Amino acid sequence: MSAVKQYSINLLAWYDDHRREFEWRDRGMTPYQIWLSEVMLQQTGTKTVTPYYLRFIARFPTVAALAEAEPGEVLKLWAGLGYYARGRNLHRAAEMVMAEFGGEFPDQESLLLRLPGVGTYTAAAIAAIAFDRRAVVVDGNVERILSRYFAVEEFLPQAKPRLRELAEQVTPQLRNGDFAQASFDLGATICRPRNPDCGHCPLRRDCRALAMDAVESFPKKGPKPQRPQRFGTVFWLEDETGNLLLRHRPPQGLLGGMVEIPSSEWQAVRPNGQVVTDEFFYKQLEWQETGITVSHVFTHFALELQVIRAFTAQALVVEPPWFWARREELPHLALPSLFRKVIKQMERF
DNA sequence: TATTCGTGGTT
DNA sequence: TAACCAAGAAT
Repeated sequence: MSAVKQYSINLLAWYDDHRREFEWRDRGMTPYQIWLSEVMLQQTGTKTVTPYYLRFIARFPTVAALAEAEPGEVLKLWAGLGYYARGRNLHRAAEMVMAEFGGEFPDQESLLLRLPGVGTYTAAAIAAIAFDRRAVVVDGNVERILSRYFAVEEFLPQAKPRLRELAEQVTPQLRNGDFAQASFDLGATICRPRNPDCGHCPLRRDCRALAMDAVESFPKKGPKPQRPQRFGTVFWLEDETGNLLLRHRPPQGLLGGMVEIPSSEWQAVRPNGQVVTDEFFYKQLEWQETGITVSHVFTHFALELQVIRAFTAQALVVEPPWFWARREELPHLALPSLFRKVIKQMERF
């Protein structure tokens, strides 16, 4: 038997005994639930996703319920999960399912791909897992497993076309959802990026990287670009009752559509004194140093924010996108983790 | 094709 | 502990 044919046979047999349990797995999951979980799981760990998934299903049990929600409420529930374009696209996709697909998710990859936030991987995963359609599901796990199994010398991401070819060859005609999820489980528990557990791997007999005793050297990758450091100043403005001045961010770009504590621009150089943005009334206030610094790491840059504080009269009226928020409602706003860190530090202050 | 887009877990 | 990484998509 060839290594290609043995692949799915051995992997599925292993899966029958070693499959993991998740809230979005089995129990007659609807396509809506599979879609929601797949979007949440994009570049996000299962442990992180689980509580978010449960909250979403409780609040929006169906795609119809999600489509009827306010986009802002979706972002509130998404706050802290990251990659907020996913949250924005989630609501648009729900509306599209209602308007263009009669409230039912399509079972073809080509149609699933029309949904915002559903790309090549996610369309294939939904087709396979929700509808048991044969689909070539290639995620980071599959790329890592295949690059080892076939000892692919080409570097990522250039190797992607070759890895897709190999995935096409090893993907079986039956048990499509199981095969995809078996790959996830193997990649997470056995064929890990570091410290792979090759002794328990169902594919070890035909794994070329293992035969070379070089499993961890696959997949081949180039060096990562280093993260630039940026600096900014947060303007913590309270009124007499402790209400906090906040602002809605523009709908696109970094943290798009989320709520922020206003800050200066994020520059490449550390400010060498007090920075007060030229923002309408800001210059009129007496800003105090707090000595509080908040560090945060984004995907493509690191950020260090210093917090300065001022007080103003309760009667100060602001217009959108500015707004005042009571301290008790802060936990329920669409605040990204960066600004929750600021709040947590200031509460200790 | 190369960048831009978060965050928390893990080592 | 700094670095790596995760069930990638959009532009």
